[in-house]
Amino acid sequence: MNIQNEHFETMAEWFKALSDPTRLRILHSLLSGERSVSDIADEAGASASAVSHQLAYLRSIRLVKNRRNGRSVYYALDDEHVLALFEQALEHANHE
Amino acid sequence: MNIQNEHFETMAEWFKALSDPTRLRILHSLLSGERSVSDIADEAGASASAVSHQLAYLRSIRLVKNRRNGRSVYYALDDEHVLALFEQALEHANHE
DNA sequence: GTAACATGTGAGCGAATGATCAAATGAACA
DNA sequence: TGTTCATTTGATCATTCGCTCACATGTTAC
Repeated sequence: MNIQNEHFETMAEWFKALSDPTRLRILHSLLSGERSVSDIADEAGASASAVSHQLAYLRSIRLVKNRRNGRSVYYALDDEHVLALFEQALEHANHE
Repeated sequence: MNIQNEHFETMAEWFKALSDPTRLRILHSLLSGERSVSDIADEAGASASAVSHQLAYLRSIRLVKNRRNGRSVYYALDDEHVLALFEQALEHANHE
């Protein structure tokens, strides 16, 4: 497989991460800074378990990072590329 | 559902369209202009049937348009928003 | 210690996905 | 008309997805 095709695999992975409304809500809630799982769940309107699963996935592909503080675990965005794609899409959605 | 949440649904649909390597290859082959189904299939390295199915999907969400000319059907890009996202991701993939 | 709270994990379920195959349709040409 | 080429369509199949539920783990407070 040539370089270009590898790029398409990578790009597909980026876009897949952004292809679900719940994940978009999760990422949106992280736009303004790090948040605990329960805060994200509240803001995204999803169960803590569902959010935890999605965060594990987002972390596995390094879109977010986390740190524990006491009982809570705080998540934050960790990928400039995908963040840029997210913001551009948000921009487009707001102006269409 | 409020406006923002509708936006997330829309954005998820855009990103979903871009979340598969075959579809990315198809869209890439359309970057330089319209192409017939068989040309797209050759360029994307997928079967004509697989490509036809994907094109039907891309057309259903208005990312591409088509016109028939004789035996062939020519497809072309038809969505500036998604095109911009695709190109930005390609840019990022090339420079990462 | 134990109780309470926050998060993670794994099984399981129904739905969606992406491909293939065979058959149908459309158009050109002998 | 009948054949061939190009594309579409529908059925089917294995896989992936996103969620819930029950339970495990980690941390704090009593």
